[in-house]
Amino acid sequence: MLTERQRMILNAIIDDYIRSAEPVGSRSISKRGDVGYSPATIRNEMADLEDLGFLEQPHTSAGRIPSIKGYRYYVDHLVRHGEVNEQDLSTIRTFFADKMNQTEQIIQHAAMILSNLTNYTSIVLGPETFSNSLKHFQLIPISSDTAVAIVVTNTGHVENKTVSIPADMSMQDIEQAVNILNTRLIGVPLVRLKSKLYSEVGEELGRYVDKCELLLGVLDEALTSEDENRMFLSGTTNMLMQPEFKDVDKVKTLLDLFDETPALMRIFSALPSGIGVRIGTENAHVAINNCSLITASFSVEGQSFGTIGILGPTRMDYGKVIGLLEVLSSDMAALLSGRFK
Amino acid sequence: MLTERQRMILNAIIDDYIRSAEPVGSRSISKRGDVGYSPATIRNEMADLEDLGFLEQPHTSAGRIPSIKGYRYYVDHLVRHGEVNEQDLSTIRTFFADKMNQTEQIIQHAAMILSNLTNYTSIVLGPETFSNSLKHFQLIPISSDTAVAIVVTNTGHVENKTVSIPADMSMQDIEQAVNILNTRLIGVPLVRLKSKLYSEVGEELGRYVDKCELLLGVLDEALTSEDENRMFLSGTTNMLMQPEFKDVDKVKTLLDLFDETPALMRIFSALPSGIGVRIGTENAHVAINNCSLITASFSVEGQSFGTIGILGPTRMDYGKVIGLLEVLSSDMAALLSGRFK
DNA sequence: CGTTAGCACTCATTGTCGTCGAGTGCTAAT
DNA sequence: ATTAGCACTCGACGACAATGAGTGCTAACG
Repeated sequence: MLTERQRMILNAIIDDYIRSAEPVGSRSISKRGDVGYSPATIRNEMADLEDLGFLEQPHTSAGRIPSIKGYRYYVDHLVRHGEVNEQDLSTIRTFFADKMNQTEQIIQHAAMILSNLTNYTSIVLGPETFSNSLKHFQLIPISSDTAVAIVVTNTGHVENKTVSIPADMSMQDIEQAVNILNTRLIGVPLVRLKSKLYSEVGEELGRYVDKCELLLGVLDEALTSEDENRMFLSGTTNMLMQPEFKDVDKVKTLLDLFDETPALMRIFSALPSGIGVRIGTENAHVAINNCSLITASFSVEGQSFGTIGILGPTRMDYGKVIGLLEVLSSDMAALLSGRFK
Repeated sequence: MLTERQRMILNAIIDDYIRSAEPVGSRSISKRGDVGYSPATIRNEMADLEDLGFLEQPHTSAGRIPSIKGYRYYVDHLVRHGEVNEQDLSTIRTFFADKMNQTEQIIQHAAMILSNLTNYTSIVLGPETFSNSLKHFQLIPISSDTAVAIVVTNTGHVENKTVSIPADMSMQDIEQAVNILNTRLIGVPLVRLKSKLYSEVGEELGRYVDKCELLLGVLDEALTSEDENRMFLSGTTNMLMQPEFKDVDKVKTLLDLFDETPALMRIFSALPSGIGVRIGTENAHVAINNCSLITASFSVEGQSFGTIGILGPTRMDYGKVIGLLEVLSSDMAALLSGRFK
């Protein structure tokens, strides 16, 4: 579809624009060592590329900037990805050399590393806990009418919730109920817990019906509130250093999005496995229509272990980011898959 | 020190400036119904007030704006505080009508209410847990070499941490150690836990010395990591709507501060009990030298239950904020003191 | 004597205008 | 096919005048 020369010029323009954030003129392309043509020739090609929709002109007599389509072509066919800076690599390696035993800690640190290395905003989504199973369930009385319910999964994740205890429920009742639940439910995947609780364990708890409801609610809560804690952001203020966010209003809509975990979760659902690149308006959410989102979902033997992503301006360094995500996601997969057995 | 008329004019100027965010001229003050003087008279008084240091002039031929000293006088002597909007009050009441049994949930919601009602940034610091005592300690094995340690306090707060178990430690050893710890340490204030662990329980755990170290570390961690979770921010992006934050750089330094819990904790330490107002450069941290911080620390019978604060531009609505904080802090104190028995 | 009308003065803001220069598109020469 | 040359476009920038909000000062007033 494009001639070799057009591809070369498109590549040069986008590279330049990524570095300078300013419209690229024919002269500056011509002056680069790697393109041996005069400005006039470049101009002709640039006009063609604009006709084809790969470039845009902010106004006559300005240089060209890449269009969404241009970025898309660049990402799909031109960018050299997979080359990671030696120094960045060693930063990542030393990070993974630290052994951490808190899953959340790992995720959080990974997010930090990413945002530091890229100067963009990183979003890391940890493993879905409904692939986990119940390891331990406990109810610890705090006062006469409240107790703390604690749910531990096989991956070491702990969820807790304070609940009120009905006045007509005795200590022995509770103890017995918890015992029953533990013996019957340990090892059950969280996702199947609810149905199992109703169908099989229900009748055994026959005479504790109200209790059953209570405990069910607790377990349910542990599952749902879980989503919130799976996601970590880092470098949210890095965006402010990008010239495209000089405008405070744009900043606000973006930062407001960052505070809305559910909206972010929605953006992160329906992503391809492996590396995925969403450029500008390809993104579902309006707040990031002038951003690009690059994600890497990693899974082992079909089981998803999470997603790491970088959000930056459309004018972001795709090559570098994709390379980093590839390295980091495979390392994360290795680390987490070991941990999740 | 100031004549009645000067006080009146100072008050009018600050009120105007708080509303408009623009330098206030003599004419606009004169036109207000409550000041019956001509612009010329006002001008004379304004010049005096400037000489006294209560007002500043951005440049000749501009109106006046309050100085730090002016705000200070306004807060100390002029502002009518304690008057809370009827509608705001009902919002707060309905909020406290909801019964929530998670302390963190209460704190978080209170922060949200505050930022919504004021359009500033709210910071809420929950009760210090070192006034709590140990309720339950447990070690749940997850795999052959890891376990989850769980600490529950008498207030229902749960802290958990995943730890590695030395290979040479048997299941029975662990169980026994946990048993000993539980029987000896329940009810002990967290702050005294460490010393007690060493002095009294240490020899009883004589033959499990290495274990002792491990468990100590866990409890220690639970105490220290605690600080991080006591603080909640809300409405961090509200600042962006203030005209004084049109500049992206200022926004960045402020938002970066918000991400640094320890720095915030330092700002929140050394605050007066009751209502405290820190105006502009009275604040220790440079990032908020053009902000005012109003805080309300609430305690019951000498025991501190936390602090709620509002951070806004120096040009903030002191009267409204102080009123809201008074209401909310007393409500919070009542709610939490009940909960903490 | 306190208050105020009047007036000259200051200075940020706004709009206009010409210059500058980076960049383009087109044409003709190579 | 490539490129030198050239006229053209248009945003950025600085100079400049007009505007107007606001001041300080002086003199008149009740």
